[in-house]
Amino acid sequence: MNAEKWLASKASEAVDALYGTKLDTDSLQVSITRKEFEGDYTLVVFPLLRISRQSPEATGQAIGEYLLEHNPELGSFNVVKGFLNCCLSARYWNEELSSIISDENFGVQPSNGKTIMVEFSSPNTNKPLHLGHVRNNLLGSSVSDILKAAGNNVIKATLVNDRGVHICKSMYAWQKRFDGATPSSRHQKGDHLVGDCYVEYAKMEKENPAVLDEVHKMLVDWEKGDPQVRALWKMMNEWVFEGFDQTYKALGISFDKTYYESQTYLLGKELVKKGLDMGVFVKDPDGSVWCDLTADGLDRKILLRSDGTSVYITQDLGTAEKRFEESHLDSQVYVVGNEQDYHFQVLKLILKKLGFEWADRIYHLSYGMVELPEGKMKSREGTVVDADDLIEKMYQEAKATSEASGKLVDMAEQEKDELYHQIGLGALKYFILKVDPKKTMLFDPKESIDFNGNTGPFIQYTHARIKSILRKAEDKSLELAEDVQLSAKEQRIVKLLSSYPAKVQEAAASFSPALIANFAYELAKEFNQYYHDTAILKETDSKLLSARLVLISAVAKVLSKSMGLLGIQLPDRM
RNA sequence: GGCUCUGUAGUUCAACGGAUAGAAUAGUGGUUUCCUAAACCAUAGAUAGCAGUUCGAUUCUGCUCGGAGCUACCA
Repeated sequence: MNAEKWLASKASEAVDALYGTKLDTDSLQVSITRKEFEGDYTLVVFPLLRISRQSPEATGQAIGEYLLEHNPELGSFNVVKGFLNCCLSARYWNEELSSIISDENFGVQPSNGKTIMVEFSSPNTNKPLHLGHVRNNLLGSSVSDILKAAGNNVIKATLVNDRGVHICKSMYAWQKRFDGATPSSRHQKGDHLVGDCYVEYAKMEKENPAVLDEVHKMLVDWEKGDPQVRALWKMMNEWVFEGFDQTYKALGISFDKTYYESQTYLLGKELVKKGLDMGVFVKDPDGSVWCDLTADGLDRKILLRSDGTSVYITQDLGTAEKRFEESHLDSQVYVVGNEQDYHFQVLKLILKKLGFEWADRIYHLSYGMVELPEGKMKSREGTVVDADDLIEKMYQEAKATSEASGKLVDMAEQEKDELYHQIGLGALKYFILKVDPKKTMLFDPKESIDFNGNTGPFIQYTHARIKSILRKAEDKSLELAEDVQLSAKEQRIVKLLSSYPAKVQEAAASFSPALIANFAYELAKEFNQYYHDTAILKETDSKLLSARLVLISAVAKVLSKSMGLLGIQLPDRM
């Protein structure tokens, strides 16, 4: 139980004893005391005035006195207007710190037995990944890790959009204008080559719109299983997959399951029959099948074209059913941009109409677009920020900054290289994940991502500083004496550390890595102030020195765990 | 037109209905015989507008004005 809940339950006892009213613990508001006031946790007493029938000050005073008398963990309290600020005892914080340092799985909840599938990334195979995909990938990967830390069994899944008219366009252009070019002949990543084909196709269609007919013919041949078309399709997709794999590897992202649309696009047709039998779908005279959602404030949605072929949502319905059944899912999270909000609204509603009780346990993690100063990224206008370029640029930036500082002259080349990658990627990941997922965010390519202030490298640097101290104190003891007196600042840091598990839960409940990012930043900032004001290694009192070493190693541990949930590694030196 | 999301310092981001709306960056002024200055300290600067609910509203409701997305027998 965290301290806020504990205090709320004690306050509830106090209210019962003083005023004879039993209150639900959750109805009492307890929060961390604001910096400018004295105290650790604050009970808001305004909502209790109706029960106490006294002034805010008198109510706070009465509850405070009761709490102090009955709970040895409490050291003191004060009342400011309607706020009861409670200070926990020095011993309480010592115990808190010692439990943090001894718990290897601090912040990780025991298994809750639930299985959640998180689908993310889900790229098209006709062009390389760009900044928008990067946000999707980082969110999906981080949310998966956060859900895991919150006790869930998580399956990371991706659905590769490997068939359809878009890939045929690239295939067509390659046949006509690329003269047998391959990734190795062009010294180019496969996804970039196929992306170039797609761009070339756009030009071809502009010159002669009739080429679209050829492409459609190609798609029909593909569906028929024409060996030549299939072979070309397979070859070019392989190129793309190889390219994607490199990008995923560079980003540190992996999947437990990969689905291919070419294997799932026919799913869902049986569901259409089922829906017709159940009477939730209707067949129009021309043979097309629809679901009427007008009574729910939405439109009519087509599920089967008049020629009997299925549309996108049809396979989504089938895929959802298959996954819930095969993997025994408790819920499924789709990490998909907010432009598809309507699609998911429709999807859930139709599944519900089909009688699937798990339809409510589908969650669309709808995230905002990444915009450039001039607006949305548009591939046609060449304003997309390529993922590989961006990663490389961040690496170079990290390298330049590190070299300018001259702190790493004795480090082996390979080690340096890895470090630059860690820092560059840390900056990029933090930059994206610190923003609330549902908000549109802005990326200005002209201003490179910063390494100062509220950034990934700032937190990495903080960690490296701690590790540096700990290296110098290798021979010192790391015992925490029971009676050691931590300073107010030190207690403050312990308080922050102890709020980490609740923060993980909160982040899992709201699918928001941003909460973890903000937490890590706050912790790093607190530590840096402490570091600046306190000469840790100069301390002559050995008990105090040990306690400080314990404290800073706890900070390093929690920084590393929290940033780990964002997929960011913290170096020991930088 | 309809539906959905969104509007906080010059800029990029915070703030379960709670105390004097926090940071970062850009600006100004400082800190290095001291454990890493990718740091620290000081200073200045914002809730689009109007009502309502509440002891209390950036947060909830309504309207106005901005911005974005969706509204395919595309995926």
